[in-house]
Amino acid sequence: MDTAARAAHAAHAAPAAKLGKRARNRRAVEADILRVARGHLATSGAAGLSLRAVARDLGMVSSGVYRYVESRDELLTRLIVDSYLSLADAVRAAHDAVDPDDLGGRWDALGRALRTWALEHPHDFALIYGSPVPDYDAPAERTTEAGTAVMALLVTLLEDARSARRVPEASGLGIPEAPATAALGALLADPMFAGTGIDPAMLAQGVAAWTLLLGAVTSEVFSQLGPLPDAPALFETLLGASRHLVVTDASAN
Amino acid sequence: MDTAARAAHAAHAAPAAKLGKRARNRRAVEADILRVARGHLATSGAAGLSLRAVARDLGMVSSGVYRYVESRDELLTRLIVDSYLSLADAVRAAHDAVDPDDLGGRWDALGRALRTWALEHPHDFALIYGSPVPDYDAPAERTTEAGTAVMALLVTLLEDARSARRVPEASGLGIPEAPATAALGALLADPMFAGTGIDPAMLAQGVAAWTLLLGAVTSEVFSQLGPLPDAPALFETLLGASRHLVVTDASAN
DNA sequence: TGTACATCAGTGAACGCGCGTTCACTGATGTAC
DNA sequence: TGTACATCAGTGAACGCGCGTTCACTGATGTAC
Repeated sequence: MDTAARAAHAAHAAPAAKLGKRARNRRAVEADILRVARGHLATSGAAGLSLRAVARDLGMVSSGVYRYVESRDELLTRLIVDSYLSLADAVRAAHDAVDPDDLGGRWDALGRALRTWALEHPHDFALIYGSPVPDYDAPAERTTEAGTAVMALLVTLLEDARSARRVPEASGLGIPEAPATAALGALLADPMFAGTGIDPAMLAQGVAAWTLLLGAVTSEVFSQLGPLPDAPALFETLLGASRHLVVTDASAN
Repeated sequence: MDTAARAAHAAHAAPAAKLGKRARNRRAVEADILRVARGHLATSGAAGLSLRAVARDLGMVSSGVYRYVESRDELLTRLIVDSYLSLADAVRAAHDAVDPDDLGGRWDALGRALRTWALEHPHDFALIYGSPVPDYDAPAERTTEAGTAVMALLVTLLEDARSARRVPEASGLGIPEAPATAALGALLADPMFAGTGIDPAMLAQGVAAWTLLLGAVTSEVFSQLGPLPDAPALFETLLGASRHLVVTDASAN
């Protein structure tokens, strides 16, 4: 995290007391800018995010926001990082509230939290999982860390399922070993997997499950299937199918 | 289809001969506008699509394009309809080239064609399967028909698998019957399913397979998983997992 | 086949608007002594 | 604790730019007789 990101994050966490007027005000304004910008995201989309409009909403002159934000793109980056953190917080909280031995329950909690967050923050969701914003390249050094938090959670769950011998056989799921190894073998060198016994096929199952889950949420948030009679029930169905790819039923335990 | 859409479509299909200069020119300019607009989509995104920029690229004065296009939004609608048609053509062609009895092969052809088309036309793909364009509502009467073409193909494949008794058991896939019926039962009244024997669980399997497939393509086109060592191999893996949800292996035949 | 009139394509100017970013400035808050 | 100086927040004007859309117009193409 660079200074700005750390400050923004600290603004949520650290107690605001014991700070001078200036520092307190700065944090408040920083938070206001993000809040208002997030609101604009909802109505104008990322491409239409405008510093002038944000300033206007804050009753500030447009040049004023440059005391807080380097440029329009930097504001976008902050919104992205913030969205990743907010999503990861929501998902982690839901996941951690479940009995660690209830592997299926952990998957379900994670999936439901993802869906709930996405439906509550559709534009933040679009920002991180929708079409890339034209003329904008997210600086990897600022977004990657926040972006991998959810992935780390998935790896933990997968490893726990493995050591409990609850990961279903890949071959029974239509996942042949050869392409899985070609596709993902190299990825297992990532420090994220250090100390785990995850093999390429298992990782492929995890990726498939995550892809199905994310696809289900994307499809609902962007209404890709048109109007549905019962979207929550459809999600539960797809959630079950995705869970089935990584964790065997408890009865088989 | 309204007049404009029919004309645009006819421009591809009907022979251009036997037309007056005026009509020929109009078709050519119409096609030029769509072509150039598509190019702008690639660099500026849907939100940044500008009639003035399109006109400029065509060496025309900005007001000139209003002879061909009602408004910026209408141009967007045409691009969307065109994208759906182009995708459906590509997918149908690939699907129809496979032996009808090779159900797994048909699914794979369909999936691979979707992926290829998406990678070749990432911005058209984003237009129809990415974040919704802010301040723009696609008029259903113009986009729905084009948008359901791929779905119709999936329904045919699913029905063929059913009558060949090659649809796997839903319960073995983590798809319980109750939520599937709640979620999708009502949908089966759609004329699309008339004359088929598809039941809610099968439809749920089809939706799950499609969601996984589309999720895999979206994730690759938008690089949601970061850089991958071998994206085609990963796709093949996910394709296999998705196929497994709707068609049993040929050996089980 | 030739002419008179109607239709259409494309022009150029104008409308009112919003944008990102820079810059020199004033007045308030903080800090060192 | 009080004063002098340094830092910072926010202002207002300006820069050069692009946008969608309307309108009256000219000149070319098409059509009816």
